[in-house]
Amino acid sequence: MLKEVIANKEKYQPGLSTDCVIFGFHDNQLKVLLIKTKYSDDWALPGGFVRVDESIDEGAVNVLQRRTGVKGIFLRQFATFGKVNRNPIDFSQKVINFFGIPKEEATWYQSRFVTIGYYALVDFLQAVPQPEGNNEIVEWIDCHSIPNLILDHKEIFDKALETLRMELNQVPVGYNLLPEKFTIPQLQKLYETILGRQLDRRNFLRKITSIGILTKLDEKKSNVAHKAPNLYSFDKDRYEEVLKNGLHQGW
Amino acid sequence: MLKEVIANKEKYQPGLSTDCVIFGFHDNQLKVLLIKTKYSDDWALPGGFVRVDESIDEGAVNVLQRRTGVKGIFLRQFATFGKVNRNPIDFSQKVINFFGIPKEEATWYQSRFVTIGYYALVDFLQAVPQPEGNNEIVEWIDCHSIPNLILDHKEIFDKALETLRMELNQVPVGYNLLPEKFTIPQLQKLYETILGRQLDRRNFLRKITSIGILTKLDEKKSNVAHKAPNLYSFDKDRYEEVLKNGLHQGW
DNA sequence: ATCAATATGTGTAATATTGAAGCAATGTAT
DNA sequence: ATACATTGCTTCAATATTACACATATTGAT
Repeated sequence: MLKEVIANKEKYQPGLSTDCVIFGFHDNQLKVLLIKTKYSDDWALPGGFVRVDESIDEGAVNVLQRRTGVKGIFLRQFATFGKVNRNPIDFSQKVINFFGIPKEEATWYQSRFVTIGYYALVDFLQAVPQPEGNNEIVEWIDCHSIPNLILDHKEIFDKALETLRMELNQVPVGYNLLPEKFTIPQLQKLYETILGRQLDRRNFLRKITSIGILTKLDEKKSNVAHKAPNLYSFDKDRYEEVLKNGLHQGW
Repeated sequence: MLKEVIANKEKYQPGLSTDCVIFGFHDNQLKVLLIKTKYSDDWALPGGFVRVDESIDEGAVNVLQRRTGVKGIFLRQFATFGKVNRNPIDFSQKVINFFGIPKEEATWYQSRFVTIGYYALVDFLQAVPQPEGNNEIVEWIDCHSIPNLILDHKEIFDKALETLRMELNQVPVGYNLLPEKFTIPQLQKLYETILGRQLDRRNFLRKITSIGILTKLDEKKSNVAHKAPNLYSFDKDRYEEVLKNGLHQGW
């Protein structure tokens, strides 16, 4: 893939890339889609380059579709990373060597790169990790046990999570990360993992239902231990309406 | 200036620029620093290009120092803009013609540019607009009467203001936009103009003082009409401490 | 000198929201 | 049957928010 990009480098914006932090939620864990690099023991965020004939947002959407196969995904730009030495020469050299890219072609890739960070919220069950090319490993990994990442990808991931935390009340987190039918405890766990702290069950229920975006279904979750929890779905119209002003406020 | 950049184009990151939305507060108005372009009737945000040997943040800091002469400024990246046609060819052609840049040199500037938006909060009285080069016009302009801006600069400005509004409780707005000594009504006006709505005097006072970041000075503002308001200053240590968790919260 | 007009400074009652905790209901495991 | 874990709902006190009224200081007009 890198080889093709370099072969067509005049079609790409020089020194610019996008990296996506793709969040999913499963087994009561917040997960992120990571790629095992072939050229090192480290993992990487799925990323790509920006064609000169596409907007940076489109570039990120393409990465996302290639990686998860899901369309109409919730995607948000959160920061741009541009330290001077964020892609050191010895790193790109390793990549260049691994992919057997001729020296005279390598300059484009070895110059200084700035990357635009996007985060995405996807339904874990709808999104199936798409290995690109032969035997690439793409995996959902728990946000609490992130392996070593290449370059400044850890910093990018951290910033994404921090941003998600900040925007929690402005973003349809529940709607995008949960399946269509879900339970209140599930929704609570989602909020808890994003916030990184426990919430009181009883107060959470009151607060979340009072917003008026939940529709209680006449159905209980089956095949679960203990008391079967009720299933809910989102009232999407109402959700979007409420989000405009934020779920909660200050001032 | 553009001429010099183009002459040394190999020292600059291709297709990348920074634009700064510099906020100040004066006469109970939120103001922004704008530059009258020489090549059109439109105004522009102060911006610059990023050298390959400096980080994008450093690039923005440099723009700021050149434009306001103030150091140690509060600066924050808020978004990156990269629509395909954000710098149309006919626009750059006009600029190229105006500055008399030879055709063969112009290609660098005429390619597709992505720009990183930063916003800054500066003390209006400390910051003196610095015209760059001969007879350039740099002015503080009320945020409510923005003139026509070049390219997508209006969109950038709007996004900056929206971000400032969102981050109002995470950012030392008062500390950076007001002079060292200020009055409560002044502080309230600042909040009101940023939020775009009126606040109740009495409730504002209670809320802002309860945070515990204000020091009431034994001094009243002089030379004012009507009853002389008390002067306050910020307890900077306390302010920074409180900001870590935000002035207010949700969840 | 008086008075109207304007802006500042302070208090209080009604209402809404939040945090902490109790208890019954439902299903599992033994 | 019983102990246990989990869910769903409610109460109550503490806290926060909203709405509102009056006293004070200063200017400018008369």
